[in-house]
Amino acid sequence: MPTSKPTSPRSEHGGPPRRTAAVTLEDVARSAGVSRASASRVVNGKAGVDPEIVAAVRGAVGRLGYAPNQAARSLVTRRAGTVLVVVSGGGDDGPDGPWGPGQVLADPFFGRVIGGLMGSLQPRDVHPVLMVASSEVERERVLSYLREGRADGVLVVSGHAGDPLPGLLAASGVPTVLFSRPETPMRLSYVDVASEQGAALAVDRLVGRGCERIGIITGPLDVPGAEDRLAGFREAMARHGFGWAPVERGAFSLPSGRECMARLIEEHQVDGVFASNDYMAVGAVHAAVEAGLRVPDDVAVVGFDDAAPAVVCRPALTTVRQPVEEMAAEMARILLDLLADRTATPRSAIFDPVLVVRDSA
Amino acid sequence: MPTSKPTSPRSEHGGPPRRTAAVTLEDVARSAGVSRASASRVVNGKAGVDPEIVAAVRGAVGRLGYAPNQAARSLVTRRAGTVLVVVSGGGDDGPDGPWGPGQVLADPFFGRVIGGLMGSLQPRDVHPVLMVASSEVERERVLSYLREGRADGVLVVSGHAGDPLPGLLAASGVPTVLFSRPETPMRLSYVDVASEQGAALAVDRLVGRGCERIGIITGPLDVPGAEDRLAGFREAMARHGFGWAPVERGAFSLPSGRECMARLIEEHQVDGVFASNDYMAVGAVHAAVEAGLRVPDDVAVVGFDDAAPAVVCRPALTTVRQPVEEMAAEMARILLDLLADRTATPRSAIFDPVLVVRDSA
DNA sequence: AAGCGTCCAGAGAGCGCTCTCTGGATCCGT
DNA sequence: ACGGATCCAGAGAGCGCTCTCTGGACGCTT
Repeated sequence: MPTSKPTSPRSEHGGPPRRTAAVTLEDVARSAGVSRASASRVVNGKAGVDPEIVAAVRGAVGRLGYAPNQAARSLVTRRAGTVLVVVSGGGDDGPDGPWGPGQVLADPFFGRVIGGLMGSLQPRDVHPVLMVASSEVERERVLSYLREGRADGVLVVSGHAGDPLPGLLAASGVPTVLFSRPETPMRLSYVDVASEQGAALAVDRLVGRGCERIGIITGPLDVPGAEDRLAGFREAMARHGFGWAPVERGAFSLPSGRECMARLIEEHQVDGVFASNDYMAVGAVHAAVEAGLRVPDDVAVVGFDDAAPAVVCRPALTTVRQPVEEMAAEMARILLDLLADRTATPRSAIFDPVLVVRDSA
Repeated sequence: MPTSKPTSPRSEHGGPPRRTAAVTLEDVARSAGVSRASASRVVNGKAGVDPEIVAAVRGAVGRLGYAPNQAARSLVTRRAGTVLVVVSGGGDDGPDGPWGPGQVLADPFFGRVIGGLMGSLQPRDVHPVLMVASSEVERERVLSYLREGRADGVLVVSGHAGDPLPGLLAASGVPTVLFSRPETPMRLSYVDVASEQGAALAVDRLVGRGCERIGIITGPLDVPGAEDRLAGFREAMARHGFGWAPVERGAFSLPSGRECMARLIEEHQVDGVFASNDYMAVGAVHAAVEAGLRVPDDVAVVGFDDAAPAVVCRPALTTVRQPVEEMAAEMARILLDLLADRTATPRSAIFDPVLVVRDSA
């Protein structure tokens, strides 16, 4: 009897703290009259175990209410069974800056991503741990977390020009998937929407309904997506015979959309506008109304994202929708594959955007 | 030499998998020329260690790039260093049902809660693991997760009438904090907003600007918050000398708000309305506009929540704001306290709502 | 019938860490 | 100067699990 253990291992210590009489695999094995190894095999659903033993162990598990201790399991399998979901702001622009975590989190977009991730993760019993990384210390926290083996991989959700995180992750060799293509090419998987194609959808709609003076309100051009939308817009315009179009640069916010639109109306008498996201599109609608213009009759507006404001806005926004949930789901699937086969090469997926026609165009 | 170890413990196995030559505490101790116990003491910042040893260990840690293995640590400390954040829908009404996780997650409210939680959690190095629990299996997953020791406590975010989760958690004895009071009183901590008081704020505003025919659009009355808002509304109305007021029951959605408002206008010629959330308030504004009424001149509308639509809506919504971020932050703090002292009794915090005056009332 | 391969249950060695316990050194009081 | 209290570093015992390895039982081939 080497590992001798008191006969009544879970007796009262008299101590007030915890020790809620945790049931261990040892207990299960004893109760089932088999070895710990066999009990482990059954619990983990390994093949090649005598049906009688399986039944005995299953019975003991149920009877005792056994739940395997994840820490002990992780210690030997070297798997945490969790992945990090990092909401990554850019530099240290503070929690409420334009790209700070406060903003990103409050955006319904974030929730849709989470929802999509959960769809793929939860059934596989892998769970997302949330972390925000806008500052240097926070990024360091992410890296530590990973080094401590507390998560098996990373999903980077937001991301903003100049974000050093993707580079750090690529360097560290941790399985990583990004939402949206990294600015500088790197050996990392990602999912993205075909932004150019989305912009083309918007232009086609605008041209299709007879607009002849079409402008664009872009986002900050250091954001890869914004740049792609502008490029797609220009290309589509050229295809329709418009060699030039007025461009106003906004900041992805409602007020900036309004200001840009005011200029577009005054200086270029636009009758159609593509805004690179819905917040700016709503701002554009407001500006049009303030200028005494009817939407969509005098000026049509197409947004991008199909965010919550699109539906709330009056007139409801015609917009380009990115299939965020599906993209997130795929993102998680890619990571899961990467985790299953560490030698796999990065894989990416580009999704087609869809034009959602409502009232503004 | 009992636990003899090969001189070169991390030699190649020839196997292609992992084993990235993880640095262990043992390595640190050896490199610093001290015992593993001392190294541990330094790493964990325990007092009473020779400064010379501290320096030696710190040096070794830096030199080797040591990061403690969380699984091993958890195994003995019985702490996961994570908490579960459960987005709990009600019954099995499907992912896209009115209270399904899809809806809850896409609501910016969710992101604000997460943001608030992170604010308290992240600095203490406790990390939130997200889980959705609308169905029986999902609730079981939550309980398993806890039993497996993968999280130290739970924060329940959404919650809906008849949700069995709070009861299950209370029964299991896991440290738990709810966002919003449980329907049936139970030994659980929670944070909530003073809903009655919020409703009173709305009524006061409406009465203050001269409304004389005031109605309310409530949410589903099995949601505690909705009921409280109705009660607060009635009380405040009575205080202002209105013995009766028309009540329409919505579903917390934009269309339902619109329908309720249409009835309120047609049947009661209201000139002021309090909607129990902003989505319904926006719907109400739409209905008013459709009925040819001006907001706020012909009919004033006050919402509740100060959600994103409130700002986007035209006219911008006057609404009652719950300090979601602070509530969430406090929620996390309460849980942290509970974790630190398991014998502590449940503690709750009620927050004062604030009237945010914009254009609709 | 002997020899060999196959299958499967049990034994036991850790995974990396924390923490109690031991014992040597130092410091105090008398 | 000596006994006792105090302090602190090291030794070692696990925490609960997985997984390799061992060896017995069985079935097949020759």
